[in-house]
Amino acid sequence: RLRTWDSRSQVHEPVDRNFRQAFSELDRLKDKLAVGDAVIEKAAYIYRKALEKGLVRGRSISALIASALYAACRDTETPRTLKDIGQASNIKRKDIARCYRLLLRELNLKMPVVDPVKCISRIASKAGLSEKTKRKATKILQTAEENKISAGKDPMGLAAAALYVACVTNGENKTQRDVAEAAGVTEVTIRNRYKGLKIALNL
Amino acid sequence: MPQTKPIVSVENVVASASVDQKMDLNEITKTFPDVEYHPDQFPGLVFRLKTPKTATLIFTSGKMVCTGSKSEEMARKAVKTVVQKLRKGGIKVKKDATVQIQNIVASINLGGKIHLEQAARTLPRSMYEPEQFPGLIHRMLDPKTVILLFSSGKLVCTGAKQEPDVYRSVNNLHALLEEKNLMIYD
DNA sequence: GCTTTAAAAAGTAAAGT
DNA sequence: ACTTTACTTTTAAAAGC
Repeated sequence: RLRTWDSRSQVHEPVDRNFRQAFSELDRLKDKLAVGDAVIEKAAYIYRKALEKGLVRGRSISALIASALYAACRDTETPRTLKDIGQASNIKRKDIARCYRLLLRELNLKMPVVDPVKCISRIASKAGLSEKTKRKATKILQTAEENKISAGKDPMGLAAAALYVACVTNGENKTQRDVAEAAGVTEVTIRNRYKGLKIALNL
Repeated sequence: MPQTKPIVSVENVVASASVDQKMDLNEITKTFPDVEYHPDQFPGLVFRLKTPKTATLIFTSGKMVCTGSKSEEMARKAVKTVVQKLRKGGIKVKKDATVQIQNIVASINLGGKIHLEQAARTLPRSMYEPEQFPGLIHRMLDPKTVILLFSSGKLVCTGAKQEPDVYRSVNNLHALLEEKNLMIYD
């Protein structure tokens, strides 16, 4: 898979040494975050662009790799949060967010706005929810989504609330705490999003 | 023509100043017991005024930074008041301070909701990351300011060096939002 | 890059009642 | 559950690490 980049490593330049470190780090993160090869290759591509622009000078290479991976997730609409990347890479969320903004500005990257619907599967599998509930939650988000209740809200909080509502309607016994934990948000957030969802859906 | 008239209110003004002489911060600390000065933590001394409610940082170089004012004039007045208090406290200050406005922060209400998602796609130099912050961050080139846009139709404009720039920024953005049909009026 | 100051916007979080 | 406090973002200057 990373053949394209590995072939360049045959030439022993400092840049290639840097690439090797980046690739091994990305491979390690790939397993921890369970993302596909396409995401890793995109992250490697973004990282290479950052190297070419000289964005690594005086900066943490690890933080740049982690943020390149976050950018790749965003670009491919792979639902991974800054928190996820932070835990997998042992780099503070704030540092990854700062590097990510740097990548957006310096490389002129345009990312799609996170779609809460794309977050449903990940939360559902972590919480062990049924396919039926996932489908219901998707419908809920599409209906409410998004006339406007989603603007400014954390996509994971919206998806978690939709899944919780779907559980209740489908009689799947899952607590707010279960869903909140799987989504990485608090129960309070689920309750708050639930209020808006209830109004938007006339529940 | 904008459909509504934005309500603008200046919330904070940051000004730099200088009395062009070295200052003994330890001496100020002795005569003004409620100032904060922790040189190991930060080189500036914090001198707070109750009226206007401001905080002025004083450095050994005689340079200062005044924050918290609600207007350009209030910031200049605050600096004068600080120098006046220092003199009354026995600290020798030969010249009056020269003041420069460095930043003006204002909150604005456009009077209609903003379609943030669409704005994120159509506004240049903007970033919208709801996972990190609920507002869309837009960098305006002229005037050079940064505006935070919220779906409620409220804004925060920062980076302006004079009040007219705040109004110009808001009017530019408001016209742009209407032009691109990103405003939702009741 | 960090440290300190102030302020608004709206969302999220944590702690205490 | 509710309230309070606090942190996220943006901006600018100051002196020094």
